[in-house]
Amino acid sequence: MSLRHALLGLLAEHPASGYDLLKRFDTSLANVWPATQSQMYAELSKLADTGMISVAAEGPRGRKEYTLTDEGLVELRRWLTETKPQRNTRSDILLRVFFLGVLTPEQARGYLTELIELSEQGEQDLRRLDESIDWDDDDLSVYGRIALEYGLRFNAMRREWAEWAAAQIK
Amino acid sequence: MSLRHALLGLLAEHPASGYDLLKRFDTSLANVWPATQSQMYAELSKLADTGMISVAAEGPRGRKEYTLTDEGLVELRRWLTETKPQRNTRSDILLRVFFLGVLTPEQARGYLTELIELSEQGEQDLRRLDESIDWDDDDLSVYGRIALEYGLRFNAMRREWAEWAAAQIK
DNA sequence: TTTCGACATGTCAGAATAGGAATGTCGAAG
DNA sequence: CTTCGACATTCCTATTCTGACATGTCGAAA
Repeated sequence: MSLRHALLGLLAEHPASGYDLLKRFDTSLANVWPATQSQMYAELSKLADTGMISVAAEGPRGRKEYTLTDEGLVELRRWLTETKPQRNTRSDILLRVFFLGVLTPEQARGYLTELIELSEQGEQDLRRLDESIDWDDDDLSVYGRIALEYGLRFNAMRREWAEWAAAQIK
Repeated sequence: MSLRHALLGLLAEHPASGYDLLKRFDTSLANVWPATQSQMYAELSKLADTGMISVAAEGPRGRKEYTLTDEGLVELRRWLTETKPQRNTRSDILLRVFFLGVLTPEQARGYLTELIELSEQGEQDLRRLDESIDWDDDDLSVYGRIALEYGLRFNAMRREWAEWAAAQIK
């Protein structure tokens, strides 16, 4: 399970509450690992139970601020380095492409056009995100920028591919 | 749920048994929508219950050959055209990138190097797959080729990105 | 004729995901 | 001082996914 490690990773930067983490997931991490509120709070409880994180302070509205424990940091590093064979990514978008043959050529082209628009939208969103973040020059943010660059290249590649694909349909 | 529709899509080409479909998933579809045997048989039962598919013939070892019903084809077309907002793809590979800051620069570069190798491997596998398939020129296979091209471009893009990213780490 | 690999399906427990409802508190603006 | 939006967590149900385990049959080769 990667949600577990995503939470450890975010807490490695600085302590935060479930609510804080939720917002982080909604913005940057949403693109690589979407998660819901119910899942997060449940996972935080489990991580606290197993000693990976601990409640550092309690705030105003029952707010619990979690910190990464030494044990949690060890586990995070283990996950990062002992990268087991990574699972195939699931893509319903691409899955549909396999079956476009049951549609008319016009409909199929229509779908690919949607993908082009989706990619353009994605590129724009990422550019906006880029501008909205103040990339203070701490070490951690280097990787945030690298991840963002991935997103930009990915969307560009997908757009070009979809344009090419639309042209293939006779 | 997309597994449901993936099965409908495969059956749209020609009737098949669960066992047959399983093999299809292990090869081409594994890259976009991995699924296990237990999931498949369960899903086939459900699809049969709801009338999307039906048992056309029974074979040797309790083999049940399923066919797509008219109702199933309608549902498949609906799924393809009324493409609801597509969910974000999950990528544990990219997720790790966000947290490489907790490692040493050497370790981080090591991870990116793994990604480069993974991408090269992916490109090779796809090229081999390409050669192994006899692309008979029916209409359906056009989209198989288009999907394969996506995979090739995706891996190439990821490799180039990882090379660039490794160079960013000071 | 035995034996073994490929064929073929079914079931089950446990984890992960999705999406929502319920509940309550604090602080600032009016 | 009231009200309302943001803060903050917990609980719930249903579905999906994972990884095993269980069971059995057919056909070909030794």
